[in-house]
Amino acid sequence: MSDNKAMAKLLFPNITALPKDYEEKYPPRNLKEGAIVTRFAPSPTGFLHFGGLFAGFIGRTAAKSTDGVFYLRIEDTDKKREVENGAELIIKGLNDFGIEIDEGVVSQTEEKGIYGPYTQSKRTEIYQAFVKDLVEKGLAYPCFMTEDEIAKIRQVQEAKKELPGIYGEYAKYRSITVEEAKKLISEGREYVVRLNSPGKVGGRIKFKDMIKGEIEMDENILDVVLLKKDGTPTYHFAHAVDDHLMRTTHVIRGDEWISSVPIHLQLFWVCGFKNVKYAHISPIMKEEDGSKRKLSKRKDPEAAVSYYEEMGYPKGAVWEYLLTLANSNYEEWRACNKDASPDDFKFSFSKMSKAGALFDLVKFNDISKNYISTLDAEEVYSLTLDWAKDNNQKLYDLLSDDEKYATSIFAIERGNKKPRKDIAKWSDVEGYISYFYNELWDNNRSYADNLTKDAIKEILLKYREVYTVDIDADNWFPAVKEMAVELGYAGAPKEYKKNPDAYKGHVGDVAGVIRVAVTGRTNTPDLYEIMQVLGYDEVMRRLDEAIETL
RNA sequence: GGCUCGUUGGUCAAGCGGUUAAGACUUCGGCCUCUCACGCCGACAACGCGGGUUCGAUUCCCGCACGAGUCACCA
Repeated sequence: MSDNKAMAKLLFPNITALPKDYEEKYPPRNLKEGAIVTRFAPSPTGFLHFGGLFAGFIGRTAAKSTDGVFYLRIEDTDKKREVENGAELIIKGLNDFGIEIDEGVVSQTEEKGIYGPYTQSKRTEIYQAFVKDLVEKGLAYPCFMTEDEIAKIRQVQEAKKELPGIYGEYAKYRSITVEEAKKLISEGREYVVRLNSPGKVGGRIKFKDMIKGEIEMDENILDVVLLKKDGTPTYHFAHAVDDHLMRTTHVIRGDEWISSVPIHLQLFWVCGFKNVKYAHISPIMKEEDGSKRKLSKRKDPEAAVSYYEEMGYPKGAVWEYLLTLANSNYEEWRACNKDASPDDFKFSFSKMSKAGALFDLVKFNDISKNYISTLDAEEVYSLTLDWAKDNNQKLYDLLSDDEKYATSIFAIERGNKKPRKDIAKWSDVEGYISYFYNELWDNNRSYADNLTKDAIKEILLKYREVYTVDIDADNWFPAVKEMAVELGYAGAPKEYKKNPDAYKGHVGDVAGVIRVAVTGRTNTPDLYEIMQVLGYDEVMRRLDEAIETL
């Protein structure tokens, strides 16, 4: 038995499976040419971050547009940073925004798909089988260095301005013998398994990133850790094994990973895996004090996807925004294809921004308003109701109490060619519709100050006579106009402007008084429609109340 | 500090050797109009700096500056 084989046996006495067994168990996928197999592979360290949502969305979109596969893998190899129900939080975040997975982790206890397990903590034996194989080939070795030793080496390296890390002369245990290893293990010494890096100083590697283009860097010469002392793999090694075995074609991840691509490429090489394609996406930035920085979990409420859920941004609007961030030609496409599904848009990696884009809440609001304006009243009603159920009990009760009434409110000036764009998110709704509900309206009426109380009273009294149960849309405004003229107001603003001294005001002032009396506001959507929704009796009641409280 | 990537109006961005340097958001005018909103029209506003290459550089090359990322038994 060769030394390497003996070492492998010493380190992994219980691992019997061979890499080829796994190769057979997880065969190449049978997909059509060009199909993208990709994944979202978060570490369950807390809530889903907007950047994560973005990455997941890109993955889903890329897979969907090529009839590929999008799966969710949970990278829980670091138990120290893990949050109790981290996986659940991620799954919920994805679900809330309609990002569906084809396979992978679907709940704390369930997975779907035949390339699993999709949770790294359940794959320990697989990683060990591959490491064992590397040890047999002399490409990996146990390293017994303590943290103190490593820290010292680092200090020396820093003093000498050398590349920090374990390599070359610093790789003390690179050629450790089986006997030595056996002895140290029997003494209870802990060890990690490191790669015996075949990299050469001065070597360069090149690769083509789907987003960033050609990138060239130094080859990896570090004996990176493959297996930590507890036997779990490092990110680097797990990435290589998992993405190979799960037959991933494209790795989409944040661009903070670019600098470790040399390690990854080397790992794929020593393991004999076919390379995956990389798409490194730029982080979403936030402006602060005139400078850019990464959107931060701690400082920015909008970094957590739950923020959008709580504020009531519809997921369709979030998709629109994500897509405009992803491919800038999306907006143009959308303008030309108003009714098309976002999935019909041809997504491309190369059109993604190489630099980090600032998250722009103002722009997002605009996109959301546009999106909501395309919804019909029933949709607005049900989406608002869904949101209110968890976030605004009072509104929920009111809306669900009379669906027909609520829907008719949302129907005001909706569905025509130039729909209103008052609502950017469901939390705007209460303010928008408050005067339709006496429970929400404070009965406060503040009139424009260009008319006297008497003039206001005169208008209101007169209007009580003009407004009838059966007056229709075509006759209503002419009637108001006629009444205005009778009371000494100009029938049109232009007339008034030409000769302001001849009138008390114009029809707009008259309508304004009615508007305030009925709604408490100086600005509202179409008054006639509002009164139709409120109903004749309620309008009269409010007029009377307005007169009394003058 | 080493390595890597990036830098077009306030923001997001087209552009890929010759353009009046698109478009969207914001802001500000105007029109429409019973108010508001929508819509329409218009305005403001940009190629980080310095060298090359070229007949000609926003575009290609080299410096510099600035910004970002990374250099763990974290992902």
